[in-house]
Amino acid sequence: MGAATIEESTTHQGRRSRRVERRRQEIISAAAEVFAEKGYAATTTREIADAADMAEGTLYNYFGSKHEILLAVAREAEGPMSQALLQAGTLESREAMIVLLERAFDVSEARLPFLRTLLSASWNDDSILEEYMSARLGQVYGMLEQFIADRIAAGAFRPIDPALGARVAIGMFAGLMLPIVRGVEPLPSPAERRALAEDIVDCLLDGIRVHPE
Amino acid sequence: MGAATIEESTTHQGRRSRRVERRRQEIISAAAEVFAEKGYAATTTREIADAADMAEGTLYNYFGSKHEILLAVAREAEGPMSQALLQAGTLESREAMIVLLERAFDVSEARLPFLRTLLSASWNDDSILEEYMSARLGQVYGMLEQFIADRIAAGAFRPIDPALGARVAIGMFAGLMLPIVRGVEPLPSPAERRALAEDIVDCLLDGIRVHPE
Amino acid sequence: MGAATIEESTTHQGRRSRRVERRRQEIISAAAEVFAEKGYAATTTREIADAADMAEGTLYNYFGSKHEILLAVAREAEGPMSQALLQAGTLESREAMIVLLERAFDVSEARLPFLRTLLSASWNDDSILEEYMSARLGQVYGMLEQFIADRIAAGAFRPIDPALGARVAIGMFAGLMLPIVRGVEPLPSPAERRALAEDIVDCLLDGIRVHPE
Amino acid sequence: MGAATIEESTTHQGRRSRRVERRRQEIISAAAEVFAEKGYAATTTREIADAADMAEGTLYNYFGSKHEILLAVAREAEGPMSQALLQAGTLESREAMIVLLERAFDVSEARLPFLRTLLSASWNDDSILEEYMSARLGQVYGMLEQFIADRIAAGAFRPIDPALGARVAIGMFAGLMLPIVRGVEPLPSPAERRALAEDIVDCLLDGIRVHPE
DNA sequence: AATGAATGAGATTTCATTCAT
DNA sequence: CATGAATGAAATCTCATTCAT
Repeated sequence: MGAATIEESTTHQGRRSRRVERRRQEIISAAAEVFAEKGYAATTTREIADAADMAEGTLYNYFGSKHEILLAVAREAEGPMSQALLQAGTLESREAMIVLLERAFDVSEARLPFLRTLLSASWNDDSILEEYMSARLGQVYGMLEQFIADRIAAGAFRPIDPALGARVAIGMFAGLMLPIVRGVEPLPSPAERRALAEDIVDCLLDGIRVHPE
Repeated sequence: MGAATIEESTTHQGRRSRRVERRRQEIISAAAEVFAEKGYAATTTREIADAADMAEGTLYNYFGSKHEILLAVAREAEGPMSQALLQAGTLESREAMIVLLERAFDVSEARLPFLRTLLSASWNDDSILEEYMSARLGQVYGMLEQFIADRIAAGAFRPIDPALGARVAIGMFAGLMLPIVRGVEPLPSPAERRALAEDIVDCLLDGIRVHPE
Repeated sequence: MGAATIEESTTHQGRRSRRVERRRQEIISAAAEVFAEKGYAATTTREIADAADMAEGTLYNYFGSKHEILLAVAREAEGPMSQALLQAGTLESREAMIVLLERAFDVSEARLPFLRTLLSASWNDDSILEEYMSARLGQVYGMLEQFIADRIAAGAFRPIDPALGARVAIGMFAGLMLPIVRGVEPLPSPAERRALAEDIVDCLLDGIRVHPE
Repeated sequence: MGAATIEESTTHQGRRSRRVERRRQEIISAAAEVFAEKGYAATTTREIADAADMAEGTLYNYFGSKHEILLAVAREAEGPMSQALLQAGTLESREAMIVLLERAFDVSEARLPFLRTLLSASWNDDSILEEYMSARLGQVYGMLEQFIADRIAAGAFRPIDPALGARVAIGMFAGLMLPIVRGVEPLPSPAERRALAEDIVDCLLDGIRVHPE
């Protein structure tokens, strides 16, 4: 994960492990595509191998089973998902929230098949849900709840249940992202993302009703 | 569905078709449970038969294939989903919106495995998505957009994009329902539903921020 | 088979056994049709029952198994096949041979599905071949051989191998009948049968070549 | 079919395709044996696999379905059947006809299970009948009819219906071959074939009757 | 390491037969 | 007797995994 030492990058062992890693990545990416398309259970190892442009047997030089490939895909999906949200740090200002949302779109872009696979797998498999979704989502919820509680204490937010507020906020984002990840809506272009993020944050903060002066 | 005529309810034919229908329902319910648990593709006909407490072959006296059973489950899931939302009729007042949400909880209660199955299947299968989800969801979106547009015209809502508003509203609801349908959160008790619905509607209408007077 | 006694035809037992016999015949005829169409192994009891316009279970009130139905069909097919040939008695004259052939066409007419089934079954099942085909065919061969041997002894036929002659004669007839039984050629109309029989017999007796005077 | 180029016979691809072809042949031969024995419908893929000495699943690496195996067997049976007859070219002389018959025996020898399977399948399956039997048989009939018509025109044959003559001729041959293909008669030894062919041709040409001087 | 044929356990589906009504 | 739903053994076919090359 960290920077490879000079040793690793030049010795025979280092070269080998890098080649292995590259091959694994090819498989993982190919698998993400087909898992996303048909779902894990309905995908055959043959299809994964075809997508990765290698023989079925080769898969087993890099992974112990079809299920291990799924876990690797889930692991890759997990990172981006929480990454953007957690990088956010504090959400003090409207601007910070908007930037956070923008970044969430950006980071999803290259990972759509991974996300789609992860969501699909999590929907049916408890251990994947817990290991690759709940943990990170829990962090996000915690952060949001904390933030909302703080703002309520500061008198900036209405005294709602912070847990409910977090749900609602995540829900708003999910309402936009799910059709995109599912593939029935296109990703907003980079240009549209800023405006979209602003609108959502405003909805969250101020609602859709005109406020009586 | 309608009142059976005396003929239907007493003749040989009538008795038979009712028995057949009852048996189909047993299979559909049992299948919904196991599909919800493991997903369609990972469920075996053996498991369906066990859950329905009958022999595997018996399934095929009532359905032509495993896939037909899935379609029947999807068909049953579809009804409730839209039913509550469409019964709503008009959403003029805050109260009407709250009642709508309450009813959505109520109606989902007995159908959780059906809904979970439908969502799972729609996530991977385009034809199910289109036939059993998009059609009804589209109606709901349309209704919401129309409503929001009307309220904007009336000066009651801020001039946001109605489509975005509908998305956000659905997203808020989804953010609450998905964990419930997935089975990681319990359904709110009937007593809690009213309060929950009020909170969500208030979030949607007024946001979470304190409004400057 | 023989004439029923007065007792049998009026008592309760007699009436019953006649009704049973009629029902068996219905099944046998229906089965012959579907066996002829698809072959025994590829025919389901469901199809037999449908063709006989009764429920599957009813079949088993009259026959112990699907295979027993086949045997009954074979038994019915056997009769006609040899009947005509054996009725012939002596074949002394050209005219007698022609009449024999004509009668063979006649007798096959109502029994085509039975014959087709019997041939099909005999082609794959040794015990049916032996029990329902070979026995009768053997008689026919024997009769023909005897006849040919006699005629050779009488100086009327060339001194060919009688067994070969019998084969050739049967083959000529089979060459005409097989496409008819298979259903790719129509039965000759009663009017055509006489002429056809004459031509075949002439071919058999005199060949197709012009005889040098 | 043609000579393999050096490339084909030595490259990786060439070796592979030859191995695949050899394996397909093993399956086809094994299947022909069991199909011939029990008929297509009554034969299980298990039996085919056992006969070919491989696992059931392996069959499906080479054929898409049991039915495809049948078609391959039929295709192999078709060739020999017509091959001999069509090679004949002209049938001008008695000698030519005799040679043709001899060759028909020869060519059937190694293909008995294929022929038995083809006849069995054609008896029940219209599409096989048409594709693998009627086409070739039609050629043979056409050839024979033409030949007979020519000879009649030349004054060598009696003025019979050429179509009938062809039928009779084929029938004579079928009368001998069917019991052999069915397996109830042994193939005549090569030594016997010449004599047998002569006898049949003489029967066909001159009949069995002594001709009045 | 890469291959892809072979495997066999297991999935879906069919169907002859039984049996309660 | 007639019915046809229920059964479960068995058939066809699939596919994750192994292994010889």
